[in-house]
Amino acid sequence: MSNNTATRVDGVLTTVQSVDRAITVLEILASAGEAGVTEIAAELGVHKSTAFRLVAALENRGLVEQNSERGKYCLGVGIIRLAGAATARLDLVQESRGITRQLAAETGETVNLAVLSDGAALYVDQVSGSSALQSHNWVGQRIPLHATSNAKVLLSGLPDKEILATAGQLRSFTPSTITSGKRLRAAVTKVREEGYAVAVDELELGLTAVAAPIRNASGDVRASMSLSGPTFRLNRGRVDDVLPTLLAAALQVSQRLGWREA
Amino acid sequence: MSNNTATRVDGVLTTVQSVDRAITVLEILASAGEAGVTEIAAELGVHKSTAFRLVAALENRGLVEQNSERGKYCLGVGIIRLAGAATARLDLVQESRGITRQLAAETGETVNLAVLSDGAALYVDQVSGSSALQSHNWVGQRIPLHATSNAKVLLSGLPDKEILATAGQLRSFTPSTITSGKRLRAAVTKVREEGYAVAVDELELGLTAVAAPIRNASGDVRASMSLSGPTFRLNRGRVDDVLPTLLAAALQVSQRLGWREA
DNA sequence: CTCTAGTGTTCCGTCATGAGCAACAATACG
DNA sequence: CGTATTGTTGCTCATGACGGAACACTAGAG
Repeated sequence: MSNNTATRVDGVLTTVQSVDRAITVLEILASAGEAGVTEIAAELGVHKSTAFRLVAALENRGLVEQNSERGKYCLGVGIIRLAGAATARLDLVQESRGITRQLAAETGETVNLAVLSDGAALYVDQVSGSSALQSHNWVGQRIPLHATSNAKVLLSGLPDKEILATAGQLRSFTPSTITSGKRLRAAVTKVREEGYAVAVDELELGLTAVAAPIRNASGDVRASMSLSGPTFRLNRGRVDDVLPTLLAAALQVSQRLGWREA
Repeated sequence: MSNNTATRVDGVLTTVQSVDRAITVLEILASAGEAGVTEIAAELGVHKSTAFRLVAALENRGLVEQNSERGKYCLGVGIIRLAGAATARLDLVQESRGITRQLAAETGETVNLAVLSDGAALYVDQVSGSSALQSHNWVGQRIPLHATSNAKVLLSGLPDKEILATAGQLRSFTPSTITSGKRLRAAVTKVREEGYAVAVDELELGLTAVAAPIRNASGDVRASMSLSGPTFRLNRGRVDDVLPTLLAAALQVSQRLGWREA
């Protein structure tokens, strides 16, 4: 994160220094929540004044905000505005909204949509179930690629050799988390055969999820749709109950994206 | 949008040219959906190659994506990632999630949270009601400041002289839309007195919404919480029914932000 | 098929522009 | 009250971003 020699090293990296730094500023703020000019400058490895000018440029356009006159900086609402446009553009979210809503209504559980992004599962949409439990909002979050049903589905779309590399470090969250490469591969193979994935207590104790792939016209796995809820309610039998509904919904979205069942 | 002489004109505008241009690129993509290098260059008033380098810099960091090798560009998922962090940061969204969810569950209608941003109401969060109707997602959208209940609430926090300037042009959406400055002022005054706002068929025929202010510790209107649904269901009587619940919820959020009822 | 008119992409020399310095203002702390 | 932090702002120099022009590639027309 410090030495950005990237000017035009090979030909694959054509970048603009200040823009690149500005984006780094945004990412620093995203992960830190808030930061001061000096702190940002240190992280960037540049002079205070340089960092200040970058932040000021971002602030003029509403991408960052200053907590108080002469205070720390944090991400601004301008980002949300852009994100609104970005999700609207993702025909994925657009096309699936109605279907996911209906699925959530029918089952009463929370429905999530995730895509592969930079070695993690990025949650792009969520419709909450009617049950008042489980109110966490996942949208915009990035979850490691081995501990959820969505992750396994997304991995199932990759060629075998890329699976382990993409999943990265198999950190353990609960006793049930998959931590060996061998078991992860086996799980992914199972997903390919059965067409869905289940994860019980793997990311969080008491949290169960089922996921199914969403494919585009060329058959690639573009996203994963999951249904999640507390383990005591979403037990073995209940999972079998809702599975057909979930599969049907995912298939429906796939078809809207041009996928024709093989 | 063309002549950006803004280098350091007065002292209030300290900006970095390339960063500023890069942000403009993002905004162009946000409003156009997708655009090619040539188109972007034209809009920016710079050379093709300059525009290309900017886009490439953004692409390297995932803020924009290229539709296909050698194709048009559109906003990327990186934006969504940042936005996730931004909303998490907005203590507003954080603090209110649980309360908005409960409100949605109790009433069965859709709950929205909007803030004032750059002369428009920016919707920052939404929890859908259980009723399967009305599936539009407003998050990230910017709505004119005169045609919704949220808008009136947000305006009610401004000094009188700024109201008309901030609201801008009073475009008509339906026969019920407020189009005269005088009527808008009257509506805002009414909101101040009653502590809530109602809008029936003003933005869209058949859409009714009620909104209440959320205040911070110093008593400023920081956001507006609304409850919306189809007019036939959310009729006069029903509005009166849910109003106390809405007011209580908004008050609860205000209190979490440090507001002590006067 | 060629020819033209569009794309997006790359290379390079030049000069505007953004970087670093250092001084400044405004806090917080001892 | 001094000292040690912040965030902020002119100033100057060279760095790095700019525009020009040539390239690669696709699509369509003739």
